[in-house]
Amino acid sequence: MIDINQLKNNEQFRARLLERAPDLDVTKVLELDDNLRKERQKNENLRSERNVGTAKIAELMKTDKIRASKLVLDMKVVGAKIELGDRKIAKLENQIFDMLAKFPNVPSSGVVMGYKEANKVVGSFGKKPEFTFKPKDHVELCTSLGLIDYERGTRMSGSGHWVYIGSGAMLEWALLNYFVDFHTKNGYKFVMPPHLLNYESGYAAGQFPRFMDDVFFVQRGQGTKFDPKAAKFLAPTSETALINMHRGETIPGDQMPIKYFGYSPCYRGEPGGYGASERGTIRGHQFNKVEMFIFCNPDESTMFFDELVKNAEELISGLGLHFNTVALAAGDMSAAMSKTCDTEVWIPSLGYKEVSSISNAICYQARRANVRTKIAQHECSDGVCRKVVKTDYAHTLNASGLATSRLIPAIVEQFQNEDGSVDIPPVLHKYMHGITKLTPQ
RNA sequence: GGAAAGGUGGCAGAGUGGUCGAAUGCGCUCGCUUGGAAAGCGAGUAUACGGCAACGUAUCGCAGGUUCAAAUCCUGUCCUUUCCGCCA
Repeated sequence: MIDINQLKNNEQFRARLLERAPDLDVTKVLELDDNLRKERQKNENLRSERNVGTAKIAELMKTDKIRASKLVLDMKVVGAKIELGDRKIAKLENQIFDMLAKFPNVPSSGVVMGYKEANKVVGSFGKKPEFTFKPKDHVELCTSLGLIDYERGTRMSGSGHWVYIGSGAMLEWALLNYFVDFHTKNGYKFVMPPHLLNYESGYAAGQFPRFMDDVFFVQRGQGTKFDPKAAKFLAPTSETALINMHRGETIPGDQMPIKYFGYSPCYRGEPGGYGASERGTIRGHQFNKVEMFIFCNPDESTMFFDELVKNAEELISGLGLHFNTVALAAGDMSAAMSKTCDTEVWIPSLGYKEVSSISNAICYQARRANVRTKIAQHECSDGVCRKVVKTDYAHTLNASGLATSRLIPAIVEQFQNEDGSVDIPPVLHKYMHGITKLTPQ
């Protein structure tokens, strides 16, 4: 949710927003907002009148019952007016909210306009492997190495599901352990959130109501009428849970930043068929992901964005994989984000595929989730300094760190040998119980 | 899952229709006192929105209702605690 005051008073803000989304009816929202302010003022005055009258009645009750009962009649009329005004206000608020909820975040400075084709590679790491033989694709490799059983996954749960088995499960677990160690060393706090989240959490994360069809709702038992506000849904990413760690809270500024990393399986509807480019584990209904999430003071989010990008890059570099970092154009970022970089790992049979998405939501998510920060400042005038505490919305950032389901394809394809074996990245050895090389079974 | 009790400011805790944005205590801030500290004394101390300000409005878990007037009465709901049941 953007700040309507910014929209109203900050021309640059408005221009930049309209550049990202030219069709927004800004005039209409501001007009509604103007009406709202007027109606509110009107009603506040009426309330004030009633408060005065009510106090008067209390006093008159003791001395002059007749005048008191006359006043009661007057106040009834005022009360009716207030009720009418309240209805008008509620209607305006809803209209404004509905419109504003669809407004995307304002792109940070430096973010280029345009769509996917305007994305720009800003970093390239490692070397693209060159094969002296015909490389196999990840589905073939994972099958021949006995890492993943696609068919049995489909049998159990339908398309978009797979089973990690044996050294495949171990490799998956090793990656997660590697991430956990990395983030812990960097001072991030480990969070294992519930997988089932309530409606309010989905709303605060900015996923509802828009993406309600993309998540899996669950309810207990059968025959109960489905009610999305009462049902729970499976987290599509632990980000959804992490933003809600501090929903509705005001965090003292000196406790910022709060750096979390969460692990959860991610459950997603992913409607539509899977093309050849998304075979295997590239896109599924359930995958594992570790997510970094930062709450910080407004002036720090730019700095932490860079930190998150660096962390994601180090994680992938650590595995020895070749990948690019790409700055997304405004049209390719999700609506809630002000700035996004993707890291795209090289999967020889497919090209570059996103494994991490790093975003700065600035105050957009925090407004929705109502997360604030209290910042103490020293304000000096005439040589006298005073401590002034200001409350402002926090900034939030998130970054995958990382999703495993595209890393395994990248690992098996980039590190494959002619004989069909695959070398395991050295950083994972300590989690692999002595396995350093995967060989066909 | 069943039963009971309860949700009030940073914390504890009073308040059962008007004098309540809310006693009192603790904590915190500033000042006095002191060589310094403690104690003592005095003043202050919730948040949001609107307004240059004076000030106004709203908020006692949440949502409705009754009333001229609700922390207080009524209904629903969520959460917490305790007891019982069931259980990985």
